Amino acid sequence: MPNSQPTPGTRSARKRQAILDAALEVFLEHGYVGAGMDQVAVAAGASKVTVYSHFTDKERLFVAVIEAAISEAEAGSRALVEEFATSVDLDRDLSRFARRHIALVTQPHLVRMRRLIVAESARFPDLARAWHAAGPERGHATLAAQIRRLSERGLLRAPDPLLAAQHLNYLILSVPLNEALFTGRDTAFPTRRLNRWADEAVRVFLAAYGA
Amino acid sequence: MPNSQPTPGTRSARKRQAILDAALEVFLEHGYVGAGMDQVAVAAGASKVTVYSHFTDKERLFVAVIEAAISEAEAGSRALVEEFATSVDLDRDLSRFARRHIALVTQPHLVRMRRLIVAESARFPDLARAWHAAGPERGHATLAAQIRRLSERGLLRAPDPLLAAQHLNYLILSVPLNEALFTGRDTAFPTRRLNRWADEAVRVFLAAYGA
Amino acid sequence: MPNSQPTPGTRSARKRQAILDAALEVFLEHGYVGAGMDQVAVAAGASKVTVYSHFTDKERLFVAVIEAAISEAEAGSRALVEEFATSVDLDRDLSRFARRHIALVTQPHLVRMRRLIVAESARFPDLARAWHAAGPERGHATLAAQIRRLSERGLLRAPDPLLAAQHLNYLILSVPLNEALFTGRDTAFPTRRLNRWADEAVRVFLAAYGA
Amino acid sequence: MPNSQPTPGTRSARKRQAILDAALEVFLEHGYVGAGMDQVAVAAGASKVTVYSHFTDKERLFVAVIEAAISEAEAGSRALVEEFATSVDLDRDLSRFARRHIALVTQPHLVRMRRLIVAESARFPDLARAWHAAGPERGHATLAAQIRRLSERGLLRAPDPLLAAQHLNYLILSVPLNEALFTGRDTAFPTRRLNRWADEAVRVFLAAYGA
DNA sequence: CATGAATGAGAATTCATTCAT
DNA sequence: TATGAATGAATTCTCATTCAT
Repeated sequence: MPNSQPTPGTRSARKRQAILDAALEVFLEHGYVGAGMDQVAVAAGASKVTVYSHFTDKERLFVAVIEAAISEAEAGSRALVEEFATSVDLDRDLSRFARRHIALVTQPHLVRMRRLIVAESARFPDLARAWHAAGPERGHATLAAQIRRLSERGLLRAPDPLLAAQHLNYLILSVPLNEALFTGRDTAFPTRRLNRWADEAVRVFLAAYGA
Repeated sequence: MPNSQPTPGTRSARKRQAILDAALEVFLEHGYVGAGMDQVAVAAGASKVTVYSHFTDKERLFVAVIEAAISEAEAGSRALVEEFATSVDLDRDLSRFARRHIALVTQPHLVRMRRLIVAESARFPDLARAWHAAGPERGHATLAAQIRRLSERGLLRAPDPLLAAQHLNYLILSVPLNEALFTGRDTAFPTRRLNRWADEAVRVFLAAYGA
Repeated sequence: MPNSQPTPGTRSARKRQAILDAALEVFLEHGYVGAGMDQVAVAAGASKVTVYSHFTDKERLFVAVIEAAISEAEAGSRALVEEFATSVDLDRDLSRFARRHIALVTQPHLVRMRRLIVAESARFPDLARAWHAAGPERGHATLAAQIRRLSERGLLRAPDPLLAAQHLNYLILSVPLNEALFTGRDTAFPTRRLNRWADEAVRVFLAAYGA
Repeated sequence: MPNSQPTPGTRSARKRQAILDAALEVFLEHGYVGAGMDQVAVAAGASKVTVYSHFTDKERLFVAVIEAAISEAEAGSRALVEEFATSVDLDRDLSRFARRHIALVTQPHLVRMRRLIVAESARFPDLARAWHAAGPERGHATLAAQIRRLSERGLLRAPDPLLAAQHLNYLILSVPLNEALFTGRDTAFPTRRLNRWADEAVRVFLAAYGA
């Protein structure tokens, strides 16, 4: 829970959160090995001792940071898809979804997180798996459920709803996401380009899976 | 085996290559910061002095390693696509391409390289961009050229061949690649699963872009 | 339970004593350098501030702890010997003394204290000397006084009563004490073994010093 | 470079020995926790890296140091006792032995080692036990064997030769050793006092165990 | 008096890089 | 060119001690 306002809990809880925020930023910027506990402490306006008394370890600090991110990923993966199962204008609703989805996921902040997770997936395989499960996999499952219902309503023809969901998801995201991942790009894409990608993805998807 | 500056057969050139190979392995295993020059030297059966006399710097060594990988990526991105421009049985030829493509790109070795590039894309943005340009982008361009020719021959309907190429590429690769990237998985996928992904990708692609 | 400066019943005095007890335990367990003021505070159920307000310093805390131990040593060295100056059955009384003495001194708690004193005798030479003076030396002196009186009564022949006292003391203690000191042993010796050592020591002593 | 002679082995072996010597000194002076790897390196005229490349760890360095001391202790415990089994003038030979023994064992250098072992016997119980086994226990065993032979020749009456050996040993050593241990004394005792202790010990021993 | 936190320093350990042999 | 070693700095983590609340 990222906080701005003055007193979101006990003093200790506030420090803890400040440290988590700072650590996230430092880890995103320098990676696990490159990040220094000193930098984290300074960025948090805390002392190293306080950092250690809250998180014991660099490793545990990292885990805590990523686990917070996983919670967010989970929340995010749930929210966006809840809507078009009962759609009447599927074309329009899918497009709306795709545009929102791509805008959300390509946010610089999330791209950097993705980079970090990939970068450390060898050192922290469990974390990477957990993130993947809470984010993409969970998103695919939710999306697949919608697709199945639409299939049952005769609006789509998707014998393998999970694969269809993955196709849709990656049709929407792959181009900008890969570019961003490898480019080190840290600014958002212009909305026009994002919308174009979203719309074309929906077009392809419906051509293949439309009833 | 790509060779750089010195002549291939020289003792020196062979050492140089041995160092590059060893360094690649060490960097893949531990990342840039985690890799030690000592490990590299030992793995290469060389002395640190030799390593330094060949590459001056850890940074320059890394650059050399990745540049070699870029050459390979370039070669790879060229090779596979040269074939179906003149296809008569497009369905079959596309499937064959897709199966070979997915098998190639999901090789553990290449997945690890991708992880490494992503991991260091903040530290070496130029390298990451270069790799992306030589690999994916170049592949997309080559593929787009084929698609344009097929469009001209009336076998496909792709007004934006580059986007079509990207769609095809990511339809084929995204699912296994993302899974491998985030899972830290280091074994190859079973061929059956790969073929299924390839075939379904081609199906979707043709549904959307077939004439 | 020996008390120092403040009056016995005060809340403050009780805290002070709790801190001393806790500190003793922690110092015995980890040595001077290895002991942390945090551990002491926690073990005493006090806050660090309280610890510091009572003892100013880690060093002064240690001194206070050891000085308490010195008092105990002093008390101990006095108590046991008061008895056989007027003995009629010297053999029996010496044996009784020896058995009690060895059982007392080889208590794990005292062995650990001895180890601690030895360990820190370089850092706190005065303390070590003081402990030695209050314990062994004082014990020897007391014992020597008894022996002199017994010599005067014709029951012993000890021209150098102090040396005789030392001989007796170390004949009794040396074997188990050295073993315990070097073995890190932290359990008591079985009574049977202790008694055997005691009796044999007395036998040797009387053979050499008996009238 | 604390080496006097020019080339006692390979360069590496010489450094290793220099580090061992320096470490022994530093550990004796400050104890395990109090000793710094920096000090060791400086005292050895080596760099920290070299120290670490030879011994990996502070712990392992300590073990190596003490194990060297154990070897010496072993050698020492063997040498001195080999002589009086075939004695004809037992009184004189025992005295000679006792005087040499006490002079050897009370050397400041060995006293400090004893202090160190005791001090760290909680942290390194195996080492302490090993030292005790190689030194005192081994010495007692050797001595006991001599005593048994003398008993068989009718020169002594010692039904329990091991206990007799321990009695003899500690009669000789206990007084100065305990004093030195607790006093932090670092100079040798005057020979006259040592001889007196030795002779009195032999007197007591023979009174109790003489035939 | 307790709690949480800060300071300032120190210790172990590792690393890139360079030099002598 | 390989080996062993040195330099100098960085990093993680811990500690004694003090301050604010």
